[in-house]
Amino acid sequence: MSTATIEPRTSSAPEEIFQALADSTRLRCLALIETHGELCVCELVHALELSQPKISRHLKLLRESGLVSDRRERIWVHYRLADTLPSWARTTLHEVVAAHAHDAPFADDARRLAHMPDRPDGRCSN
Amino acid sequence: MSTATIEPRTSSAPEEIFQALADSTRLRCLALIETHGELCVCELVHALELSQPKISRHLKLLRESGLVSDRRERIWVHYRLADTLPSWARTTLHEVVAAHAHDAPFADDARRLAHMPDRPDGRCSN
DNA sequence: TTGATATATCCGATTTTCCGTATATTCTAT
DNA sequence: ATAGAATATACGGAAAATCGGATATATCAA
Repeated sequence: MSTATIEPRTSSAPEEIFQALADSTRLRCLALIETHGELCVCELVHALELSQPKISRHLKLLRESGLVSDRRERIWVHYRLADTLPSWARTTLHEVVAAHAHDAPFADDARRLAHMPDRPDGRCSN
Repeated sequence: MSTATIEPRTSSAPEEIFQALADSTRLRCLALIETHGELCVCELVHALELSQPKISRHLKLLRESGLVSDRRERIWVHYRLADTLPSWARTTLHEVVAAHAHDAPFADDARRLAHMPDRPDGRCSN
């Protein structure tokens, strides 16, 4: 059974969404996803320089909190912001990313992703 | 020494602000404060129907996270949103409050505050 | 079928958060 | 000085979050 079939939360109390945002690893993942639209796990692992199990564990929590949805394509699982994300949460994410795009660790994550070799799909690092 | 003299955090990593928002009690306090501008502890205790130590403990965390500032006037301590609150955080708070103003528990908190007798300062419950 | 790559989950341990209750502090009025 | 109201903090325990590392699952290619 694909993880994509797991039922997403239909509605979240706001404090549960904030709880999902209240972790450095998850916020860094979301910042990259917000900027790039869709990213797979290996891209996040490369950009954040963290272990794959750690990234997967946090993505699972983001999925279960209704923040992101996943889509499998061949060997990769791509994550994007959930369509059901409340608009206030989408606004929040967009504003906080804009406010901290040039700060550590977000700027370094974006730089490492941009220079990642052999990215899946058609994403090139030119 | 008054609690008002405690040095507020100069800058917060965004995940620390989200952590402060990731609790029902704190979010309910902030929702009332955001709507009313300034409230004292006893008003929050009355509106939320929670114990005074519990409210004080959460307000302390909000203070230390740079979310609110406090001002003592006679026997009351009034809390308001911190002037130093990043604009993205203020926007977030405003949007999430607007989105959930009519939901439980926020609507009930607002109603109980509005009907509270003998409110301090010039705040009447007419 | 075997191997390689990508991803997910399990396990035990540590740390952090949250709570209720008791008590301390601060200020005001008498 | 004393009492009372409003607020803050201390203490110990319970629940939750997080972690590293090991392992399981899924997909594809040879």
